[in-house]
Amino acid sequence: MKHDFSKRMTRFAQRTLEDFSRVLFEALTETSIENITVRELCEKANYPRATFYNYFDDVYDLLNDCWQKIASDIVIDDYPSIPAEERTSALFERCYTYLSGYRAAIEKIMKHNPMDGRFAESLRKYIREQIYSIIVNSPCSEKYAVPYELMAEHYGNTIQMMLEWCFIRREQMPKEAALEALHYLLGGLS
Amino acid sequence: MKHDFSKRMTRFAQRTLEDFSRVLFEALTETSIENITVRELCEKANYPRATFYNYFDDVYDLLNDCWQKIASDIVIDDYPSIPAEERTSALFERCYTYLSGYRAAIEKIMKHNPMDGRFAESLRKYIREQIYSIIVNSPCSEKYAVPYELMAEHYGNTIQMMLEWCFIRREQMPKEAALEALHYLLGGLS
DNA sequence: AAAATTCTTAGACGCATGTCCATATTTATA
DNA sequence: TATAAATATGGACATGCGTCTAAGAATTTT
Repeated sequence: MKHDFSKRMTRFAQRTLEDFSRVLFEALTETSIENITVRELCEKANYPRATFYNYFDDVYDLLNDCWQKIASDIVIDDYPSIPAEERTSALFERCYTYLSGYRAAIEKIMKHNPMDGRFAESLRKYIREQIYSIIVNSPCSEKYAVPYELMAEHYGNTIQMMLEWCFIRREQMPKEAALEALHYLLGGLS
Repeated sequence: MKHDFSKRMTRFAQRTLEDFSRVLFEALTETSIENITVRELCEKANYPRATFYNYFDDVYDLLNDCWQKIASDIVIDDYPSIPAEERTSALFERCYTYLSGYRAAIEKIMKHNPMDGRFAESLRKYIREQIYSIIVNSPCSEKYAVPYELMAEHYGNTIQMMLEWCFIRREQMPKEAALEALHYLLGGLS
C-alpha cells in the first residue's frame, strides 16, 4: 500500500483514485484483470505512469483501494448497537441489498474474470476480512466454546460464501432463502 | 495449466516436476514467492528456462502442481466407504496428522510468506477446493436444507479454516480440541 | 508576495516475463 | 535398426514491471 486513502484525502488524491477506479472497472468489463496493464489504465485515464505508481503498488493494490471505496458506501457504523442476535442477519442483509444494485455490473465483469482468477480472489478476501474485522471489533457478551476470533472468521467465511453464492454464481437465491440458509449453516450459533 | 500431471507421467515429466518442486520449496524457505523468479529456479534446478515454460504457466502454476503432488500422499480413496457421520472427522484427522509431520517446514516458509500473500492464498484455495471436491463427489443420503454443493463448500471452508488455525497460525491447538471446535462450528450438521 | 515544501510529470533504466523458432535429443513406431 | 513423432534446449524478441532522477507545477508556510 503506497497511499493511505482511509485518512482524509487531498482533492488531488481523491480525483486520482476516482479516475483510476472508474477506468479499472471499465476495463474489467472488457477483459480479465490479469491482462490489464498499468500503461493501458494510464492512457484511458490520462495520467502518466509515474502518477499511478505514486499511489498504487500495482493493479491489485488499486483494486483493493476500490473495494475500500465501495465498502464505505455500506454504512455499518451502528453495528455494535444492534442486538447481538440480530447482527448476522443485519450484516448480511445490508450487503445483499447493496450488491443487488450492481447485479448487471457484476455479471459483466464475471464474464471475463472467472471464479478462480485473481479478481474473484481479491473480492473474496476483501469481504471475508471486512466482515471479520467488523465482528471482531464489536465485542459481544455471549460465550462461545471457541476463541472469538475463530468465531468471527467462521462468520466471515460463511457470509462471504453466501454472498458469492447469490451474486457471483448465478444461483438466483432470493434474500429470504439466503438468510434461512445462512442461519441453517451457522446452526445454533447466533 | 500447461501440463497435466494427474495422468501418468513420463519419466522425464516426473523428474522435471520433482526437481522444480524441490527447488521451489527450498526457495520458499528463504524468501517470499513474490520474489522468486523463474530464472532463479531454473539455475538452481539446472534446467533451461524454456523447459520450465514447457511444463508450467508461471511460478504459481508450479505451486499448484506441488500441492497436487503433496495431496496425493494423503490417501482418501476410501472416503465414500466411511459412514457419513464420521466423514468430516476422518477427513480432518488425516489432514491434521499429515500436516503435523511438516510443522518445521511450514513454519520456516511462513516466516517469509505472510498470511495475506499469494502463497497462503494459493494454499488456502487448494485445500478448500480439494475438500469441496472430495465431499461433492461422495454423495450422501442425508437430506440438507440447502443445496449439497453449498454444504460441501461450507465444509471445505470450515475445515480449511481449522487447519489454518492449527498449522499456519501459531495457535497450538491439539487435535482433539480442534475436532471439538470443528464440530461446534458445524453445529448440528454432520 | 516570496520562499519552502510537496506532489506531478517525463523519460530512461535494468530486470523478468512469456512467446517463438530452429536445432538437438530423446522416445515411440514400423 | 531405421524412421517418425514428440519433447528438450538455447537464444532472441517484444512487452510490462517497478524504480529512480531531475525538472516542473501546485500547495502551503512565512
